[in-house]
Amino acid sequence: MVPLSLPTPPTLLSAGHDTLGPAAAAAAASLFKALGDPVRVRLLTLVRQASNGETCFCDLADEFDMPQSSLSHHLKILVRAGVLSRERRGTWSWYRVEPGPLAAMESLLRPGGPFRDRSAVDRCE
Amino acid sequence: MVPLSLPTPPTLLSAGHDTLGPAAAAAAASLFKALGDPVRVRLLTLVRQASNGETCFCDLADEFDMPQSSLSHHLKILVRAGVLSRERRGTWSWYRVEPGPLAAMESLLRPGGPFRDRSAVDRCE
DNA sequence: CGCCTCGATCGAGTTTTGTCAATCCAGGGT
DNA sequence: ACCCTGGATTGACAAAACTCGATCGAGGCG
Repeated sequence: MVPLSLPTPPTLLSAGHDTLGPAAAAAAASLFKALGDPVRVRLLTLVRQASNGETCFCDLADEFDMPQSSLSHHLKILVRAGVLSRERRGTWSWYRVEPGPLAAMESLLRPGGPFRDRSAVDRCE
Repeated sequence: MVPLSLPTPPTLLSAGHDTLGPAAAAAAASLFKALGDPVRVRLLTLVRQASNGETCFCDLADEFDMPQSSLSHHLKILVRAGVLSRERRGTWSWYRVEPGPLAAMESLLRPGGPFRDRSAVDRCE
């Protein structure tokens, strides 16, 4: 598959070290996928803005013009991915941001290089 | 919708300033969605690792056990999202990483706060 | 010109998502 | 015990995404 002659032989990748294996890539992808929806991006930012670090479902619902079940569904996806955590307190549900997975994604994106902080990625499912 | 009495009245969000609007959220989500697949995450890391900053399609193909058309499809998605750029040179296609969109995502994830660098997000489709 | 290779594109089939209405469950108040 | 409210869960449907074979187009080289 490698073009074996000229005019400009493509450069080999700097051989297989330090590359994300398929497993780690899948873990990272599932994190990114969780943020691959406009509603969920807004949810993340709204929860993060909360003064006490947590936000009630009902407050979030005020921000969206969509049925309550849809919102609950999106929140569930974020919780399952590990981006948010849910705590039921009394009648209400409170959500807060989990810093770990966000940091993992951030380190993946940082130009510096792949995964100085790979552990954070592996940890997240 | 807001619980208007006790026991613990939920806190209002620190009123609508500095929140990602629906439009900006959609732009951000489309970036995250582009990385929401294991193959594409690996593609990003492989291209970034390239010594000259660019990687030939054929070198990438060596890393994946899948039909050429699938790989081409994933690369197209990354290019369309703005994460990679493609340049045809002679017979071969060369890919390189576009730093802008990655930086935009990174700033979204940074705990510091929403979008000190929002311009980078808006710019990307 | 004709052939060959690289790789992009099309088309069909299957699986994953997103959306909403309806139902269900848990507390809390009376 | 009853009802009422917040919200999670279910099911059905539509829309989008992934996968892969097949086709097509552009260079390069004889």
